[in-house]
Amino acid sequence: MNDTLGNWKRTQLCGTVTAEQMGQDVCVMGWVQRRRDHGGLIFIDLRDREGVLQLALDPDRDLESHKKAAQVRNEFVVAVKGKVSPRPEGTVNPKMKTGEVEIEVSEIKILNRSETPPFMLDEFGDVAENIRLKHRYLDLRRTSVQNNMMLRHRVTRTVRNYLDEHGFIDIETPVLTKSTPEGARDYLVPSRVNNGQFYALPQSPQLFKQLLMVAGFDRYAQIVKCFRDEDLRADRQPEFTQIDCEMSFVDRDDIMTIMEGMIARVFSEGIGVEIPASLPRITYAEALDRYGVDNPDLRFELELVELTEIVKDCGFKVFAEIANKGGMVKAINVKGASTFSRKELDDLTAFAGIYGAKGMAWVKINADGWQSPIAKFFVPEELKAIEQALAAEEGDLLLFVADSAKITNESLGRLRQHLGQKLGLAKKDDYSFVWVTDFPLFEWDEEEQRHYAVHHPFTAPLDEDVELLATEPGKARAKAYDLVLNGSEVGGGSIRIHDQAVQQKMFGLLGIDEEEAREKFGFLLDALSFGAPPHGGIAFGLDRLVMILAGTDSIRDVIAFPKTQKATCLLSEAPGEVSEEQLQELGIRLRKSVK
RNA sequence: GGGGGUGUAGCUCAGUUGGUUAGAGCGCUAGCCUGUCACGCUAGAAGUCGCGAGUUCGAGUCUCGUCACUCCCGCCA
Repeated sequence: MNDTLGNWKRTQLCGTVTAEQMGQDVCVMGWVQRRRDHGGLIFIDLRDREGVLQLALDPDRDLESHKKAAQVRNEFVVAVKGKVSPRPEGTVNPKMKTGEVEIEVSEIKILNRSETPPFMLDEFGDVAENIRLKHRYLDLRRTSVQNNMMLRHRVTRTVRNYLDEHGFIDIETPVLTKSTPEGARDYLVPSRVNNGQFYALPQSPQLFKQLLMVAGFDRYAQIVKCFRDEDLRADRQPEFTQIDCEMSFVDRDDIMTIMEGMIARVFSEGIGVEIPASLPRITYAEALDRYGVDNPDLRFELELVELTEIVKDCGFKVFAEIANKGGMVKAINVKGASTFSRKELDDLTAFAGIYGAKGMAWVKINADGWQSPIAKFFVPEELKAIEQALAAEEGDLLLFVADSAKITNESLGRLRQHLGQKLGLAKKDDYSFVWVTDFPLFEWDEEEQRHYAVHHPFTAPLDEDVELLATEPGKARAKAYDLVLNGSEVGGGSIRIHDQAVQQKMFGLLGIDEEEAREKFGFLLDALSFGAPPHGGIAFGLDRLVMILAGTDSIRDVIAFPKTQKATCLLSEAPGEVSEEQLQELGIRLRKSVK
């Protein structure tokens, strides 16, 4: 039988006991992290969310409690009364926050027993993630995991405080809503009351927050769950959380400025890191030109250099042909990397191949000139021009990709980020932000022969590009902006279209005809016709942001109950089958192929 | 949909060229131990080698299939 709590009242959390309390009587409760039984003396490390505290049980002080302590095992739930005491000379443990003190226990209660846990809950061994997730309630007891969740709490608290201070109203938007074309696959929820019809879970509260602006709330914010039925990645979960904001009567600068303030507070209060009040900005075009990607990691240089003009007439056919046929030749100079082995170069080539590059040329700058399979194809003037463009010096390694602009940028850009990691240029406690602006409004889909919205269909074009909508929509730029932190997109938003006519035109360009637009977005179009204010907003990926703050590479580390890569929950075993009755009520019959 | 990695005791892993009864550390159980703190010492229990076929006299090991977890490409307005 377990002991009852009785009239015992906990005086404080284990990790908060300090040397200043020496001599005080306290009552603490928690989980047994470890018991060290010396036959005579027994030590118990008692753990709660604030830390670990050593209990000392001496048979000479109280035989009864000593006997009881001998029964205690790992993860038993225990309450003790005792005196905060100094540890004897030479037995202070500097590794523990409470290492100067211990509790001389006078009375102990076993409040609950525990099976032997399937894995140790200390911080010493690595445990496979699927086992941790299956017993997540135990994994969540571990100090490091608790720290991540408490960091997440501090971040959301700071965000709520900041947004409240700046006049944002927290309003909840529907979770059962309507499926929309474009964008990610929707999670669908069948309607019982309306047989054969489905709700969709929101990919984001986009339309509703715009309606709230039409409604005159001026500033809206919500920390909200969003759902996207797409394949998972280390930084992607099917349900994730956004810090979702929208503001009226503002332009891009207003939004970016106010959000810079929020991010600064989050870093300061979350992890005690001060970041600049104003963050750098580059355009999408510049990001692509210099870094090859629209989410550049600016912790290091290693910029891409375009060589298309220089190699146009060179003897290396691969380069020359691509340069003359509208392709792009670019290179990066990896300083001091001429020592890379053949295997390392092969690995880098394979890496570039992942992103579609059919090859990667390399040049080692040695004391006696170029060491490279392609050196023989270039005349001295070309060698010199290339060296100059890349500021190449002895000991450098030059890496080239020649392909379509898209593939050259993507593969070399990813290669740049890969090398930043490999060479230790990207340091974990270094935080480099950049706003990327002026994204193209549309992206052309070659297969379907139609435009897609790069951001979403409600994004406003730059004022000076509005005319392009009629002539060359592919060249129109958007009033959109992404916040990129260490190569990771942590937030993005735009100024929205607040004019019904422009919005209708936009749908037209996206191949959404009048009828479909009415059916899917009629309520938005209607709303825009009733005096919609100029407005815009932004959404931050809370999980990704906390991930970076926590210094982890997996989004699952900052979500209490995450899903696996196949979108299942190992703990609850969701998703699961449902009864025939449930299906019948919903008017759903499963296809035979679905087993 | 595609490519890579992993799967052996509760946990973390080793297991040679296919060959005797599949091992180690931690954990667990029991005993001893009064200043440990990832305590120590002694003894013990613990295995569907992910699952299913196949090759073979013989498979943890080789082949094929399959499942789970994971990283990546596609996908993610």
